[in-house]
Amino acid sequence: MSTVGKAISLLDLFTVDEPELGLSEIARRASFDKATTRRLLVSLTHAGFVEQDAETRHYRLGPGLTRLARIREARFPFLQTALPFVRELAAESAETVHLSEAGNGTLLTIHVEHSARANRINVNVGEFLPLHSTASGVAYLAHMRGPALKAALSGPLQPHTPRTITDPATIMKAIEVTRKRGYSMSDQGYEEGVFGVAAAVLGPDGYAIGTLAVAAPVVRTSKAAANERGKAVSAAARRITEQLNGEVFDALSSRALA
Amino acid sequence: MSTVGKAISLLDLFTVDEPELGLSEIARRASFDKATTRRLLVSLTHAGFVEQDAETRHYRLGPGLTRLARIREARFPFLQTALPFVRELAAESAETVHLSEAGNGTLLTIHVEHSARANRINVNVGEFLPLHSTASGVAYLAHMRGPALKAALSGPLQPHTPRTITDPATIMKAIEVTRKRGYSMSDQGYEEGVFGVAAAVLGPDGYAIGTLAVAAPVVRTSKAAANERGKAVSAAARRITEQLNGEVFDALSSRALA
DNA sequence: TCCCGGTGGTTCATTATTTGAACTCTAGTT
DNA sequence: AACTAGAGTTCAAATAATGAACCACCGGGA
Repeated sequence: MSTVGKAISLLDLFTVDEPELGLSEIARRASFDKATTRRLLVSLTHAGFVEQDAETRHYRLGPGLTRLARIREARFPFLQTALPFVRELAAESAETVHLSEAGNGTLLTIHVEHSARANRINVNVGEFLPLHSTASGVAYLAHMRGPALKAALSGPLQPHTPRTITDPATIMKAIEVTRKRGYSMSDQGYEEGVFGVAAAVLGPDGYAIGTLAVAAPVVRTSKAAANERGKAVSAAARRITEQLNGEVFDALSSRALA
Repeated sequence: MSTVGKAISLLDLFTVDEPELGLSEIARRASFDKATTRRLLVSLTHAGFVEQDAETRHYRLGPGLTRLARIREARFPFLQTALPFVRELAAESAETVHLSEAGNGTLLTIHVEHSARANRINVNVGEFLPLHSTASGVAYLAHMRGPALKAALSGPLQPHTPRTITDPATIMKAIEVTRKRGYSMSDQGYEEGVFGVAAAVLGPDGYAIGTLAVAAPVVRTSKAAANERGKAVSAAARRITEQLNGEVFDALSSRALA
């Protein structure tokens, strides 16, 4: 592993649940020497990617990340554009809504609006989503470049629950349905008791740049409810896509799939 | 320079104005060898910090940054909290408003709302602000830890315009005024023709975690207008501080300065 | 009181990684 | 067809990263 990779891997140790860590703790979790870890942290601190609490001496993610993220957002204002729609969808569905962004053939969650209900689905910002077993993943696959789609379905597909679909042909069918219907579904494919519906947000080339999803407990998900949520999530994704690109969703979509 | 530092310095080449760059271009600007540059870029790509356009082969900042920035924001929801106030302030002042975040003794701009006027001040997201010659900088200094303040004023202070204040004692006076009045001013200290007013946003320990500023052309800045903007910016910064910490501004402030 | 185990942080000979000149290969231009 | 400039690759040489052992400090516990 390159030194750069090691340094960056340290950043992945910080999560929403554990946003601050001490030097020894970081070294232990990363399995690097303490001296090495410290040198890497110093480099990262210099760049503003981590900062050190003046009192506790613990490290946490720094503002340099916010800065670079904003520069990216200036070109791809995905989050900014999508936020109002995410909130609206969360309000009207009263379920957990999350927004994920595509990059390097992966899907990662960049925003979550949690349902106010007691029995709700919790999703963490910063989580990577598997493509074959989540509603978001299937929605993404449905609007992916051909070769990338092939690659994604070629490896062995890991089952996460007894209900996870691991057969590529079955997934291709789900993809077809998703393309026609405008939204995907996942009945406990990733986690037991969780029913997800999702739709893709497209970029200027007509391929997916991210996904919008509603996750609800199965007990609150009748067939009718699922379809209603699907329509809502699809409508929101279309509006985000159109606001982002100034072009209608269907025109973009057919351009890519042609 | 450490390899990690080199890799990260590549990220700084991407700006709002030039968000996508080719390999040779990056190597040239960073003064690294092309092979070195590429290896670093590959490492960064792996982490999602940059991504490569499939067609042009150009590189740009990647979604991994958004992801980490969101994890940080989950702990320090500075941007999220401040945004509505920034927008409101921009609307009522009709001038350019920018929000900067403090880290490692520097101040960097993480959000800008530009004035709709033809004659307006342009500020770029991702810019670092000098502490002694900008309104934001002085507001920050006014609510900084003692030793850090000393350090910031000890080095030689670079003049950016003929009006830049470079005498530490004079800056200390401005700091005193800022603390009393609640906002700082900079009359063309950083750029000719730009008049800035700013106020600090405080963290839970009472020290500044960022600043909020209004930048306007001097031609639209009478003494009265400056004071009015100052009051507005100060009020907004107070409200952001209070929403962020659930405590009144003055209590926080006096805790730190005691 | 003095250990003990736990921090964070530092040093420097050893080791492994990074470096860059030179090299393809491809695409666009004259 | 010859030329230019770009992306990407290779491998011996040079350089930077590594980690065992080190210090200083803190907060119990006997």
